[in-house]
Amino acid sequence: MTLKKLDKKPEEAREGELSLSECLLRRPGFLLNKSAIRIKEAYEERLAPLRLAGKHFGVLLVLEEKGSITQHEIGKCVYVDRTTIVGIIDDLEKSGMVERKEHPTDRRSHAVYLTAKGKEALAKAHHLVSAVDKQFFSGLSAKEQKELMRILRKLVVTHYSSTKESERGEG
Amino acid sequence: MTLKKLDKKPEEAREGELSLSECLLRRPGFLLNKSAIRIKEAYEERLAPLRLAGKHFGVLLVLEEKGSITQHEIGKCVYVDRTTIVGIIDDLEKSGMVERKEHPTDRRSHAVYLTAKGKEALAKAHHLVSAVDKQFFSGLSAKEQKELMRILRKLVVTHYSSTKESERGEG
DNA sequence: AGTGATAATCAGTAATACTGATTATCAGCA
DNA sequence: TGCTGATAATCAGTATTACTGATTATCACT
Repeated sequence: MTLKKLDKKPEEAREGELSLSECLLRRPGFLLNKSAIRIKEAYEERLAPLRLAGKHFGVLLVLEEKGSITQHEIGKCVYVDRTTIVGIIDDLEKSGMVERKEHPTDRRSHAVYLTAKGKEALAKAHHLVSAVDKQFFSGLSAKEQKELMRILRKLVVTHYSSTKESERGEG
Repeated sequence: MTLKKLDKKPEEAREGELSLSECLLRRPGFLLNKSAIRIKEAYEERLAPLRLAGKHFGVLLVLEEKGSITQHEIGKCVYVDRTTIVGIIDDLEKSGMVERKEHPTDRRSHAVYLTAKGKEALAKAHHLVSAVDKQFFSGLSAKEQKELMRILRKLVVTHYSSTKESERGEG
């Protein structure tokens, strides 16, 4: 309907209303996509001083949790393609945060370890992402934040637990 | 948590537990990212027969809601870059679902219209995406689905309503 | 008329992750 | 013991996606 478009006056305030259209706010795909993009941007902005992107942080997290594991296992944890993991580990190794070592029982595999530098960066990163989370969810009540996390978790668990490897997306 | 696949021993059952690591399930960025990817995959799989990707559907939706608007306005609605909109409209025009016409009052702008074919496809698409939504959320209770949508919507509104144009992400 | 801003477009670029092939290794079996 | 199929890591090439910056036409204001 509206073809008046964008003039210049106080319309600009109303432009906000035009921007978020009702039809899209009802679409789960739109909401998930846009919130995922926004939080990712926030993470990467804050993690940039540590030379970490979101994908690197995720890998560091699972290494912290599980200790030394193979690249293949990392890929399964973060649901990232085998070939993509290579690049992520390359990045982290270049910046000295992880090391590839010999696997004790399988010479095909690499055992990936967190270095002292990696642990240090991870400690800082934990603080930074916590701050991002807090800010990102600041428009929600504590109860809403909890509910959102609970429901999203349930959603992800159901969609990723019974998955065949071949069906995986990116990371 | 069963990622059984690979080998055969009972170890492999435990490997499933390894897959969805607790540390990631606590991360809002991970949860949002993975659920966004999954639902996008589902949409695109279902919409493929109509020759529509998610980005096309979003544009058709706002055209349906707002009638003929300019490409610039479409971009603001779906939060997609001006140059990216060109390509999306190109696609839709090639497949005959929209038309670029002269703008009645501004010869710089294009007034983008849904064609009959576009409306037809959109009607089908509505059904398909509804089915996807239903399936995607089938692991949640009705109440949880509603809560999730409500909270996500609140989140997106707060993060996108006061946004300067320059800060936009993709689509 | 002149100046700055805007709408659409295009070319080039960068980031991302995938497919398929390759090498080295492992595990099972004859 | 040696063969065969599967697996881990890797690389090259490709596809997708969206961005930056420049360009052209047009508009709005003075």
